[in-house]
Amino acid sequence: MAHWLAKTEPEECSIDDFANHPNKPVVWEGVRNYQARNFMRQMREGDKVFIYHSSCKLIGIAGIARVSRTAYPDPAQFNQKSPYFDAKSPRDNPRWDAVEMLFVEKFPRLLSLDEVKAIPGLEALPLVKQGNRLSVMPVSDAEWKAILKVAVSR
DNA sequence: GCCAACGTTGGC
DNA sequence: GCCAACGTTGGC
Repeated sequence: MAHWLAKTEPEECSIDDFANHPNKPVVWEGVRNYQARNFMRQMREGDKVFIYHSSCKLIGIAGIARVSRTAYPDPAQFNQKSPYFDAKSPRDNPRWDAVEMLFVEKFPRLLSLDEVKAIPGLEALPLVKQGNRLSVMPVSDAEWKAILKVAVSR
């Protein structure tokens, strides 16, 4: 079972949106970056995903979700009213994918980016590198364990 | 709101 | 295929 980290903007999709409706899948759409999309396509049902809040006041990892539906064409790319509309995406060969995820847990406290950066063994994780813009990234088993250990023991 | 880092676009 | 211009991301 692979592990991932997904960036979300909490104003749009926060850990509470998962937690408030634990049985309702959250459609994770709007990823418009090829490298991130390719990682999305590797996600399998049941894979666990760190939910990371970015571009907001409290930046960091807020909790965990799991993949409930693997990649399928992101409907938003064809919706002219959506901010994620992409006029150049061919109908017969859609560029962008969405996945669906379900709530797993919310951390007792958000694990801030500073706290994440202080965890040893994450040097290879794109998240902690300067200028990183990747919105979906794989997390190795060792990285996952190291982060989780700190997240639940505070 | 600023701005450095980055990905994408498009002319050549 | 190069690379400058441009738009976006995301921490601060």
